[in-house]
Amino acid sequence: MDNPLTRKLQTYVRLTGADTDRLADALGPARRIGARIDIVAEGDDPRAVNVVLDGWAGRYKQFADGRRQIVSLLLPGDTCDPNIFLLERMDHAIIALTPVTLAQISGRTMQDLRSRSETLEEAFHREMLAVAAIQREWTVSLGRRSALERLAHLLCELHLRQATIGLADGPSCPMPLTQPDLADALGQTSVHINRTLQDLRRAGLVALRSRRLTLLDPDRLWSLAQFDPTYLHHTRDHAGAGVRPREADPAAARPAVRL
Amino acid sequence: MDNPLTRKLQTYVRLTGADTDRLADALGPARRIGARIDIVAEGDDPRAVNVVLDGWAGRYKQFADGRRQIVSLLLPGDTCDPNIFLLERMDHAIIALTPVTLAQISGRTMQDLRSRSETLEEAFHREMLAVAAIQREWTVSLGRRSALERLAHLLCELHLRQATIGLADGPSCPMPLTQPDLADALGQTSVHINRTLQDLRRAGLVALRSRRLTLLDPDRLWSLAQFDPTYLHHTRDHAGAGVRPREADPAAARPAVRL
DNA sequence: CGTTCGCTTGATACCGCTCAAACTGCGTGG
DNA sequence: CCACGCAGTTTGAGCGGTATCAAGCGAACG
Repeated sequence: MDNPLTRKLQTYVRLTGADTDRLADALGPARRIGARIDIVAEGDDPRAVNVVLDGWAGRYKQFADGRRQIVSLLLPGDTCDPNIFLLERMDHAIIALTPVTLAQISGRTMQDLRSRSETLEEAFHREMLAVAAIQREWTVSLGRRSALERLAHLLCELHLRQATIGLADGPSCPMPLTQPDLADALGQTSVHINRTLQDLRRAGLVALRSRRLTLLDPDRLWSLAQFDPTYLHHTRDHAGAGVRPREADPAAARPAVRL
Repeated sequence: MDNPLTRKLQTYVRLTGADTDRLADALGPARRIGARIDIVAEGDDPRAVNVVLDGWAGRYKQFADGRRQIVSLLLPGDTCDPNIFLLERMDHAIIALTPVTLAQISGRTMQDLRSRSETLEEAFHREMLAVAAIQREWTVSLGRRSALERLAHLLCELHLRQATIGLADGPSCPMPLTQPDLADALGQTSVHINRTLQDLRRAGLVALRSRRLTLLDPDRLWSLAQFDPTYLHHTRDHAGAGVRPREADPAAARPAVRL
């Protein structure tokens, strides 16, 4: 059975037919959630592992005064932590950013899966490492990248993550986030996102309209963002057609693009 | 045997004597590293799990133009990911911020440890969840907190993390980071850190000198930082003397402190 | 058909950065 | 013992990137 979760895990390890079967069996019935609805609320007791089968979701924290930060994005094939059920209390909420299709795997089933298959165990571990690496990269973006680099980097990440699981069409892929969503993810205001996006468009680097992103000049965009895809730790090459992997040069030698 | 790693894991689960013995045996010989030296470089193949026994280290990424972001801090008892040895290539570097004492656990030994003890397995999983939660909180800080809130929040975190493993003396604890270090962790300049720190001092919230931090008014500091310690996911209460856990009120109801 | 949400643009304000320099404490070597 | 250097801290002046506030427009939607 083909689903985004198995496609994702296949990028880390080579799963056997038995593995993918077990995985497919483990997934509970699909659940449909409307856009802008909380999938999990802060303070909830997380009983099971949610897997995104379709649509985009986001983890976020919100302050009393309304400030909100999206701390990570969940794309098809992503899970809210494989171990989340160990916790008593969610320290953040998860919202459906588009209509989302979810499946659940109970904590018990999850533990079975991993104890029955070394390969699956390793796949989930690698997945957690990749998720941690993405989170670190966001930290770098928020801490040290300019508005332009920050937006460029996120667009590179989102394109590559989708290419990896077969959701990109060459240099183009879905990008359903609104500008307010991007603002909450990048720690800025939607007004500024709008202006930065126009800079990227004027520079001929990206096209973004009707919820679809196209990387018009992937090399220059990657360079501007200082995007180094190795942090995603995929062992098999899934970079979408139209985006060549960056040649292996000492990253330090390449000057940043200016607009 | 008593070491910071077992003290740390004890905050998540109750370890048996056999567990702590196995853990102590697993730790390789202590290695001493001078301040400002890279423990692990970007691009390295991580062969073993490093455990910090003493001193502070930091993960960081650096750009060609010199910009640097510290993405997380490793305090005594912290490990560079329990699963890091699965990866082929470090996507970031780790530097000793003070002189550091390290021990290593080989990947093989680590897997043994976890397969032999359910409790240890769970402890390491919970540890990874806590680390992920800290990383998310940093993302929130960098994205949405003001300079003042950001610094206050980090100081709260560092105090509590040390209190948890018995390194705090009431409201006071080691704080060996220099202002340039703080700047690289908080995504700011050392000049601005300096000024923000002065604001915190003038407000009577903290004292910080000769590498030692004292929370002079923990309640107001926590409130200013909107510090909610539950994200650290310790199941046993280790908040240091002098810092009362925040009463359970709907967080939304509490207005932020102003200076 | 009205309302809401997202996108866009303009004017202005301010937080945090840059550049520069002086000061402090401390280790080191003459 | 003093001179020196160095790293970290502190202060000042000016600038710039991003936020804020405000308004208009179009498209989706109930």
